Amino acid sequence: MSGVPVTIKDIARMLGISVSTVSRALKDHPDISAETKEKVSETARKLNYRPNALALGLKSSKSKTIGVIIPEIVHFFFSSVISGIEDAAYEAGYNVIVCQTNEMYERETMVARTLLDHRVEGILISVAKTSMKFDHLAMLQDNGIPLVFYDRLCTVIDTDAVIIDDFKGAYMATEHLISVGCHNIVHFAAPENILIGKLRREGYCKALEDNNIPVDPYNIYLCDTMEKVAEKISRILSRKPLPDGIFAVNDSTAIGAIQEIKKAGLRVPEDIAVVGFGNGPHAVISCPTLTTIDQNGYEMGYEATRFLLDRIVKANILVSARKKVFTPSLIIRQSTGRNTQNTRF
Amino acid sequence: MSGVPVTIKDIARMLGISVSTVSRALKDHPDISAETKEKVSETARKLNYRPNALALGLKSSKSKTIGVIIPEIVHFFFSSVISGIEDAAYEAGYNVIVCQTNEMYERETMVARTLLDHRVEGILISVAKTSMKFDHLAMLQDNGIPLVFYDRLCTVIDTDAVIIDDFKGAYMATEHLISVGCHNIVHFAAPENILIGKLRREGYCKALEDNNIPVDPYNIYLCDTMEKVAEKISRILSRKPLPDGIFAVNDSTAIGAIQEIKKAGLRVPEDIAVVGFGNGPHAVISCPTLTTIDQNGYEMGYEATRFLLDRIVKANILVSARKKVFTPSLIIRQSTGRNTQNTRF
DNA sequence: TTGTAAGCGTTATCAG
DNA sequence: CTGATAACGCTTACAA
Repeated sequence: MSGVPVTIKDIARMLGISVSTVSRALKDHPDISAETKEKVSETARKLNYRPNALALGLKSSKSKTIGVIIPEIVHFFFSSVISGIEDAAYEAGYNVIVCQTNEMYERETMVARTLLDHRVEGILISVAKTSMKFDHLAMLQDNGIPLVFYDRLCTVIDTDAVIIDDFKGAYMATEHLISVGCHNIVHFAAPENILIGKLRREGYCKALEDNNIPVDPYNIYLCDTMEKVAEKISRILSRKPLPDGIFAVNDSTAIGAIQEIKKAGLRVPEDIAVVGFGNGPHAVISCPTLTTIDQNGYEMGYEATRFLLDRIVKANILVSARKKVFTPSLIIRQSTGRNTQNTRF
Repeated sequence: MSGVPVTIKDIARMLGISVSTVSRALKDHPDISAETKEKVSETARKLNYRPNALALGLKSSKSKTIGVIIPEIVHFFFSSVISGIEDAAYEAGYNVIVCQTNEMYERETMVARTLLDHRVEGILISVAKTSMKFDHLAMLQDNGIPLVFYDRLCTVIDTDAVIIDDFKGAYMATEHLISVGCHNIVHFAAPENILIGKLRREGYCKALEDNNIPVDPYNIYLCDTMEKVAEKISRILSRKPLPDGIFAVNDSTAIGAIQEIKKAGLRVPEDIAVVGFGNGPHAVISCPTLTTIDQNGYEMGYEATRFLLDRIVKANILVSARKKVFTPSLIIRQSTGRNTQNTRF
């Protein structure tokens, strides 16, 4: 029962006609008689014929496939981006190959090569935190493969990008903390090479300045994973005076901080208010629930794919790099709630 | 600067030699002189030559690609499965095409066809909740594409599967509830067609029976999403007597239940103890933290891929369908903790 | 209306 | 040691 895929040749042989006739019949070419078409499509259906995408791709130099380079699928934000990408791609008849880098530069160069090998027609990428060189991306462009950044871009490659306004999001988050009475606000920052790290820090600083709060460099910690939180939190919580607010570069570190603060016998938000970035599902599970910045993963994936498809059909001849910048929104929850006596929830 | 990928032909032309010589030189064929090899590999490197995977696949009928059919990437369990799959695949030099079904039968048949079109050498699949017919999977087998199930299998297709012992996990979860004093235990069940629904329900029932607690069919609710929890919880919480335990088929519904229980002014675990299934990251964020069954997503993905690769190299001639059954483990946390006065965390 | 043949990029077979 | 040539599955001029 386990055979080998049926080809156009099999159909031709079976019907005693030529492969070109079969090929044309299958794509409803006007030259072919209705009768032949009928016979062909019937046997095709009966044999469960499916066109060989490899052959098609080779012939047309169009693989009808786009590649996605993504740091880590396990994060809600990134997996929702993928959903947006898939939907947009399928709508346009494209397939998607997803490759994870696990935040490793090494792996990123590897998957870039793999995607080139597979002659994907375009690539969506969010760069790994450890990537400082970008020759591998230039190489893709040299090969005529259009590139679009989503969420994390690098400035040395000039192409389309779909991002949110990280600066503004950070500004809003920080200003919100100030508005609920915080003066001594710690920032958990991400590395600067991925730009979001830089922009979110800048947004944080600007909000402080605009409110006449001096920026204290000691209030900025490179702290973008749970592990780093665990590593640094005790130092932070033993500071005098105690910080009264934390703006974290992502939800996980914000929630990690909340848990540690509670463990230390302090209260959120009464002692320390906390804001995250991302608005993943954790935000509503955490206790207190997390005030955070919504990041529109699905929409970003969808729009980035639209950009890419546009470049693909236009053969990448667009000169100007377009940017689509989503406006972040602040989702206020208990972790900054003024009157929130229900930390116990 | 934006060109078209370099082919073996370009190298040949550039060097004034034949394509076959180039081909052989590139794969270090013994017949080729060291000098020629040197020249070829140098220009290849200089031009950034990368073999066309489509041509290779067409020629060899080996796409070096495996397909993954997955219900929804956004769930932690499934995205960790993907990580395991990717690692195992890359180790073996295979690429991965991931397709989501969003739990829709329609989409499942679609992506099955797409993967066949792309001549993937094998497919890993966890069936959608709504799939009741499986002709599309039989069709893949008819085309000689080996199949391996992970987590959710269907019984009408006989092939390898990597699962956890759902029955046992459910049994352990239920027995644990009994051991902390629950007698009136509600079960949130998944639909039965995906087998895990059936097995987890059976494990639940068996644990009750073994402990001389009669199974009350009214204690079993078809409730496997947050939405369904919201829909049914008030009916459950207004029952007299109040259930004193809930065993939910997954973590999300368990946590949804916890939140609703707290909202209703009841305490977890004092009034109602709760156990989930999955041990995703939510489990430690929830308040109280969630007692649950660990599901080994990464390992399942890895092992399933090993099975699949094995079938691929053995040309799928293995007769017997192998099963790898992971033993679940119970992770006890606050949601069933006896002495947990800290529900407020 | 249908068939023949070339070609997409690569490898393998066969000659030289 | 190297070069033609055919073949993988399919499309598409060009012939018939």
